[in-house]
Amino acid sequence: MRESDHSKSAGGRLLSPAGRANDRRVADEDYASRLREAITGGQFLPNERLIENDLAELLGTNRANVRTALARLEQEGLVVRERNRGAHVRLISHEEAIEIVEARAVLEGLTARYAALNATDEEIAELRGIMQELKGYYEAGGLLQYANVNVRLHQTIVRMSRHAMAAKLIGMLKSQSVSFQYRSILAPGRAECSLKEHTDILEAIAARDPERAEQTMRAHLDHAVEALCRVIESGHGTWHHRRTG
Amino acid sequence: MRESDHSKSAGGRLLSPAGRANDRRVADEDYASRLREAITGGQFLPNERLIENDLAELLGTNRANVRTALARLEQEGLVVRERNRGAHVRLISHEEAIEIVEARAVLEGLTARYAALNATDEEIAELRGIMQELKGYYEAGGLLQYANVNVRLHQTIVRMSRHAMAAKLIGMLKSQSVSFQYRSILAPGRAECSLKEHTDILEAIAARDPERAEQTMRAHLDHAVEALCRVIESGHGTWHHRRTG
DNA sequence: GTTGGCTAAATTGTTAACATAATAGCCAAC
DNA sequence: GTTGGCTATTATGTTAACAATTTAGCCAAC
Repeated sequence: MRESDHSKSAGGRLLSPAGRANDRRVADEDYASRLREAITGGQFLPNERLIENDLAELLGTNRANVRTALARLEQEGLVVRERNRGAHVRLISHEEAIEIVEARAVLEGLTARYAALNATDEEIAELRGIMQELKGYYEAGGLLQYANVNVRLHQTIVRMSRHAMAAKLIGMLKSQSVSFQYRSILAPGRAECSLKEHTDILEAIAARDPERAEQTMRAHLDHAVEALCRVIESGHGTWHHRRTG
Repeated sequence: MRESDHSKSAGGRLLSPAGRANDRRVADEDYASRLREAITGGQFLPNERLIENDLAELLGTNRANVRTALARLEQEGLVVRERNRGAHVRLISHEEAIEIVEARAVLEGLTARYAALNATDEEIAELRGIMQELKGYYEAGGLLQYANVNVRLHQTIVRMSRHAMAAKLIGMLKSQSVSFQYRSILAPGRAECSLKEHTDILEAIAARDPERAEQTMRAHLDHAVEALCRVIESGHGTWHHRRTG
């Protein structure tokens, strides 16, 4: 018998059933995406078993496609599979969470550099707009919205860099989203610090100064690493090592 | 009819048929590895079509496993798949090659930093040994062996860092091996410069100076980027845009 | 009460067959 | 000689069935 039934509790259908009809991409890429979002979005709990039949029904497809999707997600490190024992959601350890943010630090430093080199005036204006939003939520004390806009800001800079490889690698890290398990932005004083750092980054990019853009971005994420470490030490990591199947 | 028959010309069986019997990992990971090595090793030409049936026979398995293996490799960016049109080996563009080395630069900078922090005395001795080898091949003019030892040196530093995430990301980049398509080490003067830079890196790590280790590693790979750019501009990229299926 | 093995259920692994789409070859018309 | 459409072939997409393995439940023996 199954150890838990959360996949059922996730309910009904998962995201859009198909949408795109005649896309050139293969279908299982789409299935993988939907599964990825379901997992990172918290539809499945860490360590929860992923039964191929259930997933096939949930995604509205067959086991073969689920299988290839799971292979992709295992490649990404989002799920683990063992021979004859199936797949389960991977639990991100504390050490790994730190490493993820560290890797983000250097990669996003690279994108900040290229954003400073490649950004158009319109894009910089867009960035300023997002920055204003961020400031607004900070002053209003809406930390959860702050976190969301924060993500969008970083994504925008990555897009502005036009560095496909860095974008891809960062995307893989994002999928193993740490911010879902650890809410380090909630740490006292972190938001204020974060806001100032973002201002510095924006200024460097607007000034088309690649060197400073990279440095400020790295500094920002290095501080994020430190904040994460404090959260971990204080033991506030969300459901970590609590439910170990 | 098939457009080319190189998969047959690759001949017989591909690497070890199985080897490990009761491994905990799922089998298709192994198939993916063997395919990966075959592609990066040059068994298949860039842009060559990969027919599922042929691969299944070649790997000694069924189409389902080949399919999941291909999904993995597509995830890695080593092959491309289009709906109803199958998979083919991905050709690495000039821009992408540069981006790969740039990403390596920042990620290996990170590993150099942690290598300086975490390396044992034995490992530093090992590094010195590799360095001696490198010097030997340089003085003897064996540039191909130099390139091989060069790879080993970098791998060793990555291992010494104990940074699993950086290692994983770098591994993905390595699989899209640029050095196979472009032999930038053959560029005039590059080897000499490379040798000195490696010495700097080693000294920084041996001195347990993380800051300098990162800087020297980045400088080294930034120079590698420049060398690659020169090779590309001079049009010496190996079989690039020559045979486009 | 715990340990041991045995049986049944559940889940994954593998294979084959069929359906569908793309490609190549061919023939006729201009 | 070239273009256009038709047909046969090839390769992929999908599904189902069966085999092998693990897991859970159960009963008896100590």
